Amino acid sequence: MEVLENNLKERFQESRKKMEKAAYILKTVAHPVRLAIIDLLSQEGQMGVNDICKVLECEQSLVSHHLINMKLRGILKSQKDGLNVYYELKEKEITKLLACIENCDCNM
Amino acid sequence: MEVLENNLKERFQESRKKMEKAAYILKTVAHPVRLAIIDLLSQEGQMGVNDICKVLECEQSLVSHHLINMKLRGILKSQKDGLNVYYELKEKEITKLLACIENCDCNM
DNA sequence: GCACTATATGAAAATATTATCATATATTTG
DNA sequence: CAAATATATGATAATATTTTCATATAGTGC
Repeated sequence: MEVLENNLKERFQESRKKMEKAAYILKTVAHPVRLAIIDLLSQEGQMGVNDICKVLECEQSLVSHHLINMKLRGILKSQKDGLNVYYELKEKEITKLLACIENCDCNM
Repeated sequence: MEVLENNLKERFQESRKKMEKAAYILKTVAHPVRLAIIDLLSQEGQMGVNDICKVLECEQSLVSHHLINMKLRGILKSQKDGLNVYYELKEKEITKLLACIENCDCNM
């Protein structure tokens, strides 16, 4: 019991950093608007800020904040063309999270 | 352009609920302590509250709050035995999220 | 250079989440 | 039944996230 526990404790210490990073990534994604953006970009490939705003019926400033936030955290990248800024997924793995969650039916 | 956009808008309206639910599940999971609990339970199968506290070096009350929260949201289930309450994963799919994230290397 | 458009920024307000503490409840043991 | 142990609960405090608003910046066309 004691031994087992110490074993577990050790293992937990090792994975602590990993958990923190994972939580950070998950948090970056865990928001309806940000998920919608990810979904949108995974389908459309690339979109300008204004178009995203229109589709999501969401204020420009708010969308901008979310986009920049996700870019900062390495999930999106952007490309400027004249007045427009086009965003796209940088980390395509992230769409798997969505697929993952579709298979999960928590009772909510 | 207009047509495409209306199309997208419609599709977005349909997926809105889905995104909200997904965000809700992700939020439930997106916390270092809760991830650690999930990881722990996925390895150990079942654990009492106190043992979880010891391994995670975390206050009983805090762990309890997290456990109850996750149970409420359908990710865990529990079983009482005398003084002890044993928690285990209810939604095993959720561990796939962890695997999913391991493959994702956002620049953070 | 001026008006116009698209996007970004920053501060403040609104809201949500997390942690802490004190205490309640329930079970077991003597 | 009293003491001890395990867990839950609820209020509050601490902290973090999200939204809003006003405004800045930067590029385009005249």
